[in-house]
Amino acid sequence: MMIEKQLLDTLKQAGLRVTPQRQAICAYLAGNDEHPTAAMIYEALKEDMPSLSLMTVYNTLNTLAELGAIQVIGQVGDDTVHYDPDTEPHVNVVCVSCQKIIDMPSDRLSKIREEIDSQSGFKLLGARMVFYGLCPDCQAEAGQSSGN
Amino acid sequence: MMIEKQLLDTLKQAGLRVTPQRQAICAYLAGNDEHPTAAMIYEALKEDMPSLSLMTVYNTLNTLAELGAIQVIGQVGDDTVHYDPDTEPHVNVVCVSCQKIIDMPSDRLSKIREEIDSQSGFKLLGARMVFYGLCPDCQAEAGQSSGN
DNA sequence: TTAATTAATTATAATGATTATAAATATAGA
DNA sequence: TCTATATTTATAATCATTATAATTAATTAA
Repeated sequence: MMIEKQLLDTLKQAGLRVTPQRQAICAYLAGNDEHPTAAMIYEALKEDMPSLSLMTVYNTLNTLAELGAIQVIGQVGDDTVHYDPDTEPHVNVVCVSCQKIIDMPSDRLSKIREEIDSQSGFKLLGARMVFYGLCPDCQAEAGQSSGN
Repeated sequence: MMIEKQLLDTLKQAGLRVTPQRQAICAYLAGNDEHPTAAMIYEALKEDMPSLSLMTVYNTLNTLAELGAIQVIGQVGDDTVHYDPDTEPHVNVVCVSCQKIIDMPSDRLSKIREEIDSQSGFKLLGARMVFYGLCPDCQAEAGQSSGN
């Protein structure tokens, strides 16, 4: 898994230690496209690593986010922060009903970034582009239950 | 103020009552471009309306957001949700140091929305486009303090 | 206007994600 | 191995937001 190595390298290059916990968390992030929360990661890993603490998951995610190795999507209607291991510019589309998140590429996004970069005076560090809506499944459900 | 009337009309048309509390909150939102949080609105209004409760501010903001009359920006690094009375497609640029938020227009945004709309299968309800970075003031401060 | 109905507001307590703290443990280097 | 430092863990605390139920205000009909 290339991306797992990248995440660990990012930690190493920042002078941080590569612990078994951090390895497990990075491996989970790398092999996963469901935009997990800290709690999801913790639940998934504690089976194989019973001593793991939720605090460590939060710490590692915060560290990786500060280093720019992962993206913070933020809340999507369920009161918890989601993370995205994909740091390439892309759009997240969130279902407001079932909280499913999908990724969509967009070459226009980098253009917008260039615009903002040159016009805002800000030194840009990251971006978050989220669309909200109803996924196909939830549209179907809504249609059924309301008789519409 | 045109936009205040629009907000109140949205409530009316949804069959909701236009109470003094809701009027005050809508007036505050209309005359304000600082992307306030519920707490900010509450603090600002309770001087003139001592009986106002924070719960009412939350309720009203949630209602307006559900009706699509205001935008939810979400957290910007300070653990509280910010709202944006401007529902036209635009980009929010957030300073990760001082939490200042500015608006930037972008005609590319509607294009992206069209792309996502036709390609995702989602029924889109809203969008949130946030860039993170350091505002000019905080860049200057960072430069001074680090001697860089 | 008044009574009746319904919606909105308020006060209070509860929830739950995240963070703070300090002690225990593991890591990297001499 | 020993030492210094970073990390993890367990625990408790914080704080934004929501739930609940009682009070109050707004609307409608008489």
